Amino acid sequence: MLTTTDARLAMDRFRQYLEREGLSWTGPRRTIALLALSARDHFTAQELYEWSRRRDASIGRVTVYRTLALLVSSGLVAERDFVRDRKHYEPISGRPHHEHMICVSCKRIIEFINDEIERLQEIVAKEHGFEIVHHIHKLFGYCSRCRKARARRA
Amino acid sequence: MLTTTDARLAMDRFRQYLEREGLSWTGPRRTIALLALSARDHFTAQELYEWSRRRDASIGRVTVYRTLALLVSSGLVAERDFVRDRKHYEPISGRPHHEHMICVSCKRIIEFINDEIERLQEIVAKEHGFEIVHHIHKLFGYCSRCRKARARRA
DNA sequence: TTCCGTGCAAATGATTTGCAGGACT
DNA sequence: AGTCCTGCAAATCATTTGCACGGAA
Repeated sequence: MLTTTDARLAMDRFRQYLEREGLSWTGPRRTIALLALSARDHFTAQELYEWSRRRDASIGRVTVYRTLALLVSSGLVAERDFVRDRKHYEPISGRPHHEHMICVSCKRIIEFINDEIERLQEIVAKEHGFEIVHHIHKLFGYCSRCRKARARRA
Repeated sequence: MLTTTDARLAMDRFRQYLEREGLSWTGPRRTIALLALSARDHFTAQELYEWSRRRDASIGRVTVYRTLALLVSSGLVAERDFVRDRKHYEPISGRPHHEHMICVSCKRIIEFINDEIERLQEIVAKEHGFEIVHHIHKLFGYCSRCRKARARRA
């Protein structure tokens, strides 16, 4: 989980990034970046838009998308393809490596990590003379809540 | 890889499925289903549409989408969320399960399978009350060939 | 005066839905 | 008559782009 301190540090880095790129540290960008960088979980552009609106009703959806693009370029936020119909984002700093389970029914995302799997995939790669740079391991299915709902219906 | 025999068997099963549902075994459906069920790899609706068009120029894009939905309902074709902007499909029967290593340098794709990883991910899912429907495990990095080329250059 | 930042409206692209003409029962 | 099938056009929905105004250097 991202602490306020982490978010503050990330904000500084974002400001520096904008400066390096000759871009401005504006009100809307500050609002949007703060919310994105202090998110404690994955979020969608729509969610970030709603949070930003609550702080400043004049902020447009497009500015959210554009600021999100800048946050991704700066390396402070990662763009993830969890589901087909919308992008997900997550702040990068301070978060340990993890994989994802995605509920195909309610779209809920559960994080997991298993050192043994990480170790085994390194071994498999080595057997093929393959050197891993990064990897994706996603499990799609039904979360406990939706699984119970389905069982009840059946 | 799907053999012609596999495709033929799957076609029979699809015809039976339609019959059970009180639906018809029409020309467009026959064309589209044959192409989908004999695909040797993942494909998109657009690709299936193009293949179908080559066989019968009168087939509409919508019919491809609708037939694909029937194929998925019948359980003969799986719908996959590999990327965000379009759905992927693959015939279910005949192909053994496998994962992919993708060489970021030469784009070569190496298939692999590791039963121990499969088993561990089931255990992890169970710990979270999660029921896996399908999963993606992709390793990105350098294949043996490109790794050697890089070592030589370094 | 020349960028940059912004919101609005319109474009995009894959997919879905409304609708009307045909076909088969 | 009453379904089902189909293609076309239009609707959808998240995201992107065109445009014009306003502001800062």
